[in-house]
Amino acid sequence: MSIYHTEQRKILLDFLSKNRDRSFTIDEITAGIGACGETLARSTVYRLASKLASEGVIRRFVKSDSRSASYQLAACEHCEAHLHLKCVGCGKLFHMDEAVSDELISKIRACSAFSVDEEESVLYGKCARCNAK
Amino acid sequence: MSIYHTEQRKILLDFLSKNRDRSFTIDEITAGIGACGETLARSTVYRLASKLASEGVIRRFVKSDSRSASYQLAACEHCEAHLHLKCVGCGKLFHMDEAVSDELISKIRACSAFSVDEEESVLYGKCARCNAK
DNA sequence: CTAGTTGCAAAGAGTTTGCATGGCG
DNA sequence: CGCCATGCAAACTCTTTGCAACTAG
Repeated sequence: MSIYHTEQRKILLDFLSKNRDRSFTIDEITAGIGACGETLARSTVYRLASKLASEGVIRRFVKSDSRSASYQLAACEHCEAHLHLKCVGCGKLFHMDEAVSDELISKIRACSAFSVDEEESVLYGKCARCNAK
Repeated sequence: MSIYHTEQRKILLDFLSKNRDRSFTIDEITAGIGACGETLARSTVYRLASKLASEGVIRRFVKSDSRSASYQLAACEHCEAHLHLKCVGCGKLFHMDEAVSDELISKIRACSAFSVDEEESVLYGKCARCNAK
């Protein structure tokens, strides 16, 4: 299963790169790309998104109150090694400091005998900017 | 929007009470109730589940790799005041100690200027028993 | 040339809703 | 009795898939 560098893949990655701190549903991606003058079939977006997600290039989110998934560029190299904070106000994803993240996870392991999967877990809440409003 | 104590509501709550440490999809609930000799229409289960969830009686989960939601009795009184740990092995939900939970959240607020919503956030990972396997 | 990708339309899974009927308070 | 709940089937939304044409390597 090698990686094909098609025009469509490039268009999708370009789009996500322009807003790397936000996540988009499939519809938002399709519409956003359309607004830029390009066109991708919805099914292509679905297929590219799941492929890119399994390659680790992008990340998949499902809000607990929504039915549709949303996708976002996996912004940094060590994302599998720290927890993430997602703001329900502005939608931005924040990367927790790796040392702090490790400390929290050790604490949980010690207190609750539970080993947290950093890659699977996302904490929801509000960022400083959205809290100020 | 008052609460009607119907037979169906009772059947559903009875079923979830029998396995209060696990979560069930709508299909699992329907099948499980069927196996007990009772019958609930699928649409009734959907309607009851969202109603009970908005009442705070049960809790709704969506695994990031699944399309269907699952539901579980909100087991304790102070669930909105501490974080939860969900084991991806056995599916059980663990309640973090309230003091520890508060400590973690304070730490995150201090380090990242981010206020975590305890009700929205669930950490995924493995419990002690599943880790031992 | 071959294996993987695209677009379209159709199929599938999960969920919601309209409506007539029935039950709770 | 009035309001809400139930069951059924149909509608809806999100996602996946089959297929023929096409493209990257």
